[in-house]
Amino acid sequence: MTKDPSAKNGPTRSDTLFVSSLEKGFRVLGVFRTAQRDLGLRDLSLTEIAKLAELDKSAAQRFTNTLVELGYLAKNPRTRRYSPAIGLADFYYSYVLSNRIAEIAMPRMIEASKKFGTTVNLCELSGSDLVYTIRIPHERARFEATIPGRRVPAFCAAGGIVILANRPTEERELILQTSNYRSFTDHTVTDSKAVQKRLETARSNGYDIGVSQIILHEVSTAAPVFNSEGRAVAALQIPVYMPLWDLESTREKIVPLAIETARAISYSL
Amino acid sequence: MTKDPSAKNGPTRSDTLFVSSLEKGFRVLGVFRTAQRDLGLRDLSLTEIAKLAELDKSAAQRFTNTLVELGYLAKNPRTRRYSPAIGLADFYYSYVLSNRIAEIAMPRMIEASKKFGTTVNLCELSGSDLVYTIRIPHERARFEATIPGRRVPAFCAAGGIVILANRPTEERELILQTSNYRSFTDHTVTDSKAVQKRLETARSNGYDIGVSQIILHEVSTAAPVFNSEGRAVAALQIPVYMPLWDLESTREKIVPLAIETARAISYSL
DNA sequence: TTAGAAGTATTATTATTCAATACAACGTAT
DNA sequence: ATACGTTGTATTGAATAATAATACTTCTAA
Repeated sequence: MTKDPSAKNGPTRSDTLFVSSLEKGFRVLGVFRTAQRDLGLRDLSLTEIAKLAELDKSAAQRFTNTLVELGYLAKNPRTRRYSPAIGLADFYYSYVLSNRIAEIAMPRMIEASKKFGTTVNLCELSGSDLVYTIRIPHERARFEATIPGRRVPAFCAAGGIVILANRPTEERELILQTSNYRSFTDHTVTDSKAVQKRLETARSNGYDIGVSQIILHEVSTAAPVFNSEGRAVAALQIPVYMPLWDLESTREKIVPLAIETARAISYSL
Repeated sequence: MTKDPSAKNGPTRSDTLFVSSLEKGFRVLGVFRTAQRDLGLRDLSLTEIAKLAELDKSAAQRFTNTLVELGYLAKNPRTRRYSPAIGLADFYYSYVLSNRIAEIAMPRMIEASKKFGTTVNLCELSGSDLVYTIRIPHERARFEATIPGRRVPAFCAAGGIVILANRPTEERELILQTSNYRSFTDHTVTDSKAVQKRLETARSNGYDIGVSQIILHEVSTAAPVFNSEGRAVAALQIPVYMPLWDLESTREKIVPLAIETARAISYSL
């Protein structure tokens, strides 16, 4: 029974090896990210969760209950609304602690941040997103932009550009095809050809600079980090802000710092 | 059927509202933290996961498969070993973004870190643990000690002391009773009476200093953050290191900085 | 005061998880 | 090289645990 004739080949999620309850639970957690980004909500009611996670009321009830018991969601007993809880921080800790690149990068990033008193970030690719793994914040920026775990589309972030530029063509094209070329500011480069051009320049230069691509007046510099097999596994990214910094001063001071730091990390991998 | 006569009162985990598959999934993720701390392992084999999570091979197989599909675990196809994956960072991001204290604290922490070029951390209580929520790292320290999400026992961390000291007696005692008074260095204060003394001093002083309590040669200063109802909800903590800093210079410079910053945050809550 | 919506509790039903087991791949010792 | 033990993968019938319907309660706002 339960043979799904539509399952043709490759591992599907209707396998007996796929625990769909687990997925639903994670879907409930995931809903908070969407709600924060699109609706600006810090907490959600049961019905809101049900709607956003595409679960019926009963299911939402079961999963929120479970997540609260486990300490991953907090429930305000007065408002009956749910919000992410501190238990969730455990997983980020596990991830970073198991990450050799992060371990090697951390002290070098701290040093680098002191040179000009700038923020320094380590980024990794996840699907078509760029994820900020480690952050050494030095600047008041919009709150979201200072939190580790932040995701932005790789195609328009300097960190994404330098990683993609140094990945095999096939892999790069696959990622670009699944990208959603949305723009954040009036300056975001979303034209496919222009992105290609930017990628080429980044590859030959060994770095990328993006101006106001995601945040207005931000000048974002990134250089690729390679592992011992020569694969671009991460990016070292340094954001500075106009008018304190301009393209010229960034080229002169930040670019060498980013490249050098990225190289030092690569060397130790 | 399935009436559990042992379930007397209060919500139990044998409820129909508790999805135990979800718990098992999280148990698998949780195992990595233990493995890292106790065994120093970055990745785990299927059998290791099964053993540590107290699941049979089949269950471990199902849950690891699911977690890999969802992007929360990575599987090295050569070694067949599992490690935490970047997807896990999403949850930390959600948590911090929904956290008003963190939002208000961030810019003030950045400013504070620049004053003497020190690390500045924001801590919250979770059970009997202190969790580092936000970190502005400025010092080379042991890698674990620089990652957000790190947990240490509250009873011996300066941040834990100032939070507990300002919580209602009953709540504090309950937490202390469930604490595991283990020591990290030869200097860790584990004696129950001495901890009480430390708590009293911290309450009347409005801050706490711990020397070599968790890390040798670390001088840890913390001040409590209060919400608008006067509840101690977090701690602002600043670690410095001997011999560059000593107790005297810490008292003179770091203590006022910690207190002032904590107060500024409290004021805006 | 009342209506309607949102949240909570309780069921029978069955789909989904489960654990046993067979099979395959690895690697290590002989 | 070969065989054996160990570890990982695939398959399956059985039954448990997740499900969704619904009744009940609490809240909110007209």
